Order: sequence, then structure tokens, then C-alpha cells
Amino acid sequence: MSSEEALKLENQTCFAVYACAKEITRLYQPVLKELGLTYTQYIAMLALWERDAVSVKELGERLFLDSGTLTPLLKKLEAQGLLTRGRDAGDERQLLIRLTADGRALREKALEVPEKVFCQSGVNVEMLMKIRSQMGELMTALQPVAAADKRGE
Amino acid sequence: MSSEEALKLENQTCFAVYACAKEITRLYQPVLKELGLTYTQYIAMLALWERDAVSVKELGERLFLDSGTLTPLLKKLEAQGLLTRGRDAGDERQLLIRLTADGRALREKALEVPEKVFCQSGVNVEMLMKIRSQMGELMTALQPVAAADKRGE
DNA sequence: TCAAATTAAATTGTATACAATATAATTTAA
DNA sequence: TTAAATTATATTGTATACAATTTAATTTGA
Repeated sequence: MSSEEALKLENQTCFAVYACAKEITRLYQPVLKELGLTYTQYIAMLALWERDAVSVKELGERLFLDSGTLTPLLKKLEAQGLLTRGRDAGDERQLLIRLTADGRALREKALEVPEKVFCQSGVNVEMLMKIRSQMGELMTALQPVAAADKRGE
Repeated sequence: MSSEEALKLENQTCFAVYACAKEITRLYQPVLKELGLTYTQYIAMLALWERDAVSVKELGERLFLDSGTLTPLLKKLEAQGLLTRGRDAGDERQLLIRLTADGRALREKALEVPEKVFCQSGVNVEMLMKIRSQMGELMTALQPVAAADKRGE
């Protein structure tokens, strides 16, 4: 592709992924509103439903988010009574995030979310699976770059 | 997939796309810094390099962004001297965005951006093309839903 | 024709994101 | 052993995003 062609909006893979991510988030919004969660809060809860009593650091690594994003987000979830934030007795630097009974209970409602969103989406399962696997490949290809960046190379 | 399986973070296509979009943006950042642009400012400039003297509404439709995002972003680009913002004489409701000479000149520097980012990415062309086409398909599938939402259905 | 409806931007308010910095706790190493 | 380095989280500042509302201009329709 010529550098002229490469500069066209239509040819930007980055823009295609960026636009899809926003569109998908928009799709989740009405469904998540019933749970009182935003999209980012939802993925944080998904992570916590799988593993509880984790530090902000560990949660951030799983969600690719840093403390600047997570600290206010977790405070909001704490204010909603879904989790508690308390320092680790063994290492006071770490903050342990623990779900409350309400936080665990919300999972029952959330079980319906994927199905609801899928039905609304007008997308077939094959496309979804293909996309997920390709995003996985892309992420695997990009992660070494991201890691090198973090090390300041 | 069971509803239990469907709730795992690892199985979320939405999260995969969301995480990739952020990672890609991060990849562009150091390259765009040389042009003095953020990622969103860059895609706005890409659109304007292709078609100039457009309204905020038209630009927003191409970028999937609304005036709440574009108004401050365009004011920043105006402050940098890359474009001018002026009401359309024929319809004073509309604001026409026009590139300045500096704005057009920046395109020369930007011609190198796609190549630079690609080289850093460690991704091959085939994967990129496949992803772009699939994101296009997904967007096409989702757009009717988005349009219906806008109409309040 | 002119009030009501529509349209385009701007504004307000809330919620991410993340770089850079600050703070406090822990670990390392001389 | 204790000062220096490292680590985990919080804070600050900037830049998106977008829903909801407001404002001003234009179009529509009785």
C-alpha cells in the first residue's frame, strides 16, 4: 500500500477496532443499566466474580487498567456496596478488593447479560468467535511491544 | 456456551476488542507525539485531509463522535493553528471546519505514521487486513442496532 | 406568515483512560 | 542495620466519550 493510501481513514485498522469497541460498549449500556453498572464496572465485576480478594495491581493487570482508572472506579463500586477495599495485613502497600454478599449476588442477574446483548446485536456466533480469536492473536503480537515500552526501550 | 461460561472475562469478545483498541492507541502515541497530536486528534485530521470544509455533524458521522467530544477537540486543533472554525454563511447553525496551510502541511509528516507504527507493532500485513475486514463486518452488523437505538426503538 | 417542530453546536455532568508525580510500605544492599 | 531502591496505591492534570440539556438558526405546516 502506498503511503498515500495508508493515510486514508478507511484503511486504518486502528480506527476500525476503535470504532467497534465504542459501538460494542454502546450495545451493552442499556442492558448494564439494569444492573446499575457501566461497561468498565461490568468487566471489573466479571474479573472479581472469577477471582476475589485480589490487589488493585492484579486486577489492573487482568483488565489492562492502571490505578488512576481503577481507584475511582473501585471507590464507586464500594459506595454501591458491591465490594470492600482494605489494606492487606501482610503487606500494607496492597489494597485487597473483596466482594460483599451483594456483590456476589449481582452475579445472578449478570448471568443474563451476555445472552441479552448477543440477541440485540444481530451478529452470529461464528463471527464473534472468529473476532475474539483474532483479537487474542493481535493482543499477543502487541504485548511484547507494550512490555518493552514499559521498560522504556 | 452455558451462561456460566459466557460470563468469564476470557470469553468476552467485547473485552478483547476493547483491550485491543486501547493497546493500539498506546502504540500510536509516541509516533503521534512528534506531530503534536493525540490519537483522536489524528483520526480527525485523517478525515479532514480527505475532505475539508465540512460541518461538525458530517465529521462526527465519519468518526462516530458527537459534538460533546468534537467541540473541545476542534478548539484545541484551532488553538494549534491547524484549522479554523467558522459558521456557514448559508446556514448559520453549521460550523465549517477548514484546514489552514499549517494543517495541510502537517499531512506530509503524517505520511510516515502508518509505516512507523506498523514496523513497531510486530504484526503482519495479512493479520491487519483480516482484522480490518472483520471489524468492518461487525460494524455493518451493529450499525442497524445503533440506528434503531437512536430512533428510540 | 408565524408559531411549532426540527436541526446543529455548545454546554453540563459523569465516567473513563493514562502519564506523571506523590506517598507510604517493603525490600535490597552496602 | 539502615539508607537507597523498589513497589503499590493514590492523586493530579489532560484528554476523551457520551447522555442530556440548552441555545440559536432554519424549516414546516396550519
